[in-house]
Amino acid sequence: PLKLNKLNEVQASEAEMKLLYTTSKLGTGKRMYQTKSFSSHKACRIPFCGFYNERKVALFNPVLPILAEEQVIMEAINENPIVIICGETGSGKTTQVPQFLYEAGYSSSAGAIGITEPRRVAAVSMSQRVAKEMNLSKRVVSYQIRYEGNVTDETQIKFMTDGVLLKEIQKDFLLSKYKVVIIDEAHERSMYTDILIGLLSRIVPLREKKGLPLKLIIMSATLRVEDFTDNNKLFSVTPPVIQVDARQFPVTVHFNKKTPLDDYSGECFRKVCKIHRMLPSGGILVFLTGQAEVHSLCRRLRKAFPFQKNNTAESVEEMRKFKKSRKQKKVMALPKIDLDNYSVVPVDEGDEDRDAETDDDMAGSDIDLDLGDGDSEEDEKSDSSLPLYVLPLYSLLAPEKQAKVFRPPPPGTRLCVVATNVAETSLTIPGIKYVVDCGKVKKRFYDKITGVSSFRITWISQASANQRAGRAGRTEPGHCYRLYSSAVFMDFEKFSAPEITKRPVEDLILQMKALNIEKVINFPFPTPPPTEALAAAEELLIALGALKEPPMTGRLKQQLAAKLSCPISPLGRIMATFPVAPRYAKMLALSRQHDCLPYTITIVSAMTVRELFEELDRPAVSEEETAELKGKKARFLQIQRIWAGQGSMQKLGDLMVMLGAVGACEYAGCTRKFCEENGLRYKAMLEIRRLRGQLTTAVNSVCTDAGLYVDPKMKPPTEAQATYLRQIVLAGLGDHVARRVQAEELLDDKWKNAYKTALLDDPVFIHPSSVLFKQLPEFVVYQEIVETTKLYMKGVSAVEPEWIPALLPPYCHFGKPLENPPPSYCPETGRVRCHRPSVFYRVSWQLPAVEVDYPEGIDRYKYFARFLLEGQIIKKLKSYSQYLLSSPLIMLKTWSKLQPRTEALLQALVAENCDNRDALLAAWKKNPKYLLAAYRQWIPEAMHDDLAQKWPPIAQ
DNA sequence: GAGCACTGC
Repeated sequence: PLKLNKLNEVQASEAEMKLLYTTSKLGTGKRMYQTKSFSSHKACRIPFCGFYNERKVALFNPVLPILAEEQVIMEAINENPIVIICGETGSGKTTQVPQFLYEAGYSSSAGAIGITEPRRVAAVSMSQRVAKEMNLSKRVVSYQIRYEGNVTDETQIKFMTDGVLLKEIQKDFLLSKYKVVIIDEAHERSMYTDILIGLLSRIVPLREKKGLPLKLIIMSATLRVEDFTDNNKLFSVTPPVIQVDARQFPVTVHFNKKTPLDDYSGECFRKVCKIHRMLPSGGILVFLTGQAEVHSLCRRLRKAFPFQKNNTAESVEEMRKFKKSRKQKKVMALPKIDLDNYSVVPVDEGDEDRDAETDDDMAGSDIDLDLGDGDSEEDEKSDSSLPLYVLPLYSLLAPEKQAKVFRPPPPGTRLCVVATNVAETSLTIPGIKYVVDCGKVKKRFYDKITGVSSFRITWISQASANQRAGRAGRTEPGHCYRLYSSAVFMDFEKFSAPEITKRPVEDLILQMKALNIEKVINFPFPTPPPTEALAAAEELLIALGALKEPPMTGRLKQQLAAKLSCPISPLGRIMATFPVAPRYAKMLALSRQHDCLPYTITIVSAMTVRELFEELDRPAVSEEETAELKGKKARFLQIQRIWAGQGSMQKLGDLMVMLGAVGACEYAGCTRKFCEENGLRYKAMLEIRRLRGQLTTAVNSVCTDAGLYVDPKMKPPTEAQATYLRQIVLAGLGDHVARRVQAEELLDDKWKNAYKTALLDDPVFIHPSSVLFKQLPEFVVYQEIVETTKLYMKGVSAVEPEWIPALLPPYCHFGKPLENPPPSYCPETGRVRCHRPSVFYRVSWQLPAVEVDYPEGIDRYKYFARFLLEGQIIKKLKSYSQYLLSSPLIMLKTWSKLQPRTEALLQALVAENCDNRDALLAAWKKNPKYLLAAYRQWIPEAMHDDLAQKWPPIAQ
């Protein structure tokens, strides 16, 4: 394998290698390793072989430019605690850098190399690939993802998802198991990688202090690393940046001259038709924004180029040549392309928008493939002589259908994949030579204050456009057709905003508080979330009881500051151990009662996994399919009505349907067949099964005596349990309560059947897919609100108004305690109880009076004194109650101050903050004579000696 | 009376 057939190039490379060792100061004083390495799409080139004869597999794959950089990279790592490596997809950094480190002795079984990936598949497949390349066992090169892993005590290289490492930091803040941590794909700026980088910026110096240095390597596919390098709060010493070239084939980018105003789907169709009719073989990948668009374009393309199984295996090439000669006249409006002479310039294209990124190497060696962007009257008439093998691709598509895009298309056909953004990063399709990019993406937006989400189609970023274009150059030089002008492209954002700035952060804040990071605002985020988002998160966590509420004293400014730096509560610590959203973690924490845990675990799992039910509203490929889909839809709706249960169970609403669906599916063994027959997404059900397992383990380790297990034959809940479940759900979704607009409040027709929420001025509605759509209960809680044509609540359950003040005191403003029913003493809690009316926060809905602890204040002491005198609180005092010199009831009279004994008792209680039993017992522990003098005034003198002997009146 | 891109613990 060491034979070199292109020696001259290797020598040139050696010369280049010298450059690699010189570091140069760049403008801002940043240290940057300037590297210029091979432009590298040609096969059979072996870079600087002498070095690499140990890495056999790498040798057979001789075009990885990163191999030439080993020395630079290792030198930088040796000299710096933190290094940033930039290299685009195809540079081989993910597979090679761990190997460099391993061979340089950076790992042992006592200190491993950890690599984080943003996706599970990547963690698993990279571990397998590196194990194979290094000829090492899986016991040494392993992976760990949410539900599974093959890590052993021999593991030295560990690939994992970013969330896994974050959880590990919770258990071992210094990450003492690792000698090196590599954060891969940092350019994607996923929420967890951002947090990891922030945490590691502190862990690295801490490890240094301990004399056990940890190396941090941040790997990014783009050069956008200023958020890491220009951020003094993050890294006090700017880490060096090493740039590595990629082994990508050149992709010629063609911009449209005009940007279609809205019909980008139609423009996609026309572009694909032209490519297919006129350009040499090679797969086409189209980027669109959603399932519906994907399906309708697939349908149009299949109609235009019907694909029949009985087509002969004649090459598409032959077919096209034939068609060309026949159709020459018709396509005159289009650029002329002579396939034998690769030199014809398109007739109607100016220079301005052409060949924006032509690679020097390829100039002249490739045909000019600009197609122009005018509306040609290309008919949609069926053309079966040019079979096009059209496949849809999106994330929610069944995996077996997704898998089709990875197999070679039937002989004599051209592959055309119509995809959403999955194809940009998550999935790589082989054999793509042409990319058609509509320039748009569908994104979820959250309202920072109300949490309402909506989906909007926006322009992509320049980085994203380049990533899409790169998909055409994986196996040979390719072409990317952008359906927008270069001027529009120049107006794109350079990069899309990091996820952490766009999403609610309550889960993240809880995780950070569990790491005892109280002042979240001071955390070295690479890019901080907006302050509103931090405040909203803190507020929610306080209401859930996960954080200790700040004292409501001091100045407003201090209060606000305190609100943003609350410490975690014991409940919060438990919640943080459950790997689900805080609202759901609260539900789990409450469910110990009435054997509800298995049900809550199931409901929480189902709410966490997205899209349980098969989507049937998509456009069909044919008329028959339309009918078929309609039939299926009706049947599945029926089944869901059955899952919704009987009687009062139905009030659990959509969550009951989820519970029923999971229960039925597991009972049937969770087979693909069952899912298909009942409108369930198989992949979703598998994920729920695994999540139930994980949550069951998590709950068991918190309550060691629960003895929970995942029961595949779980019985439906009883009606009573279903009622408890509604209360549990309410307790977690306190900020997601909605009340039906009353008939008398109906001012406007737009409020018909509408609900009002605390935070929104506009009406919200139960989503038509909800089983409670027609029931319209007075009070509901919802999982989320999505704005489409209206504001729709999804995942709806009915709740009873009297539960709200009882379960959600933080969301209620309470009025004065009622005289009737009168306040009472609660022997269980040792506290004074009373009934209080209340209103719901911000909207002031009247809520039924409920029994709660008597509010703090002098009246609570008065009631406590009364119950004490009556002998309700301390059993040993009961015997004196009949000899009392005044009635205990006078404690509560307005004129009670006129009696010295009432004042004495009250002052004694207040002095020691004794307005509940526990405080009283504690006071006696501190001072056994406490309260004796005050109490003595209430009984005849004859009994005073007896009393003194028995004091304190508690069991010894 | 409906239409949601993508992903991690």
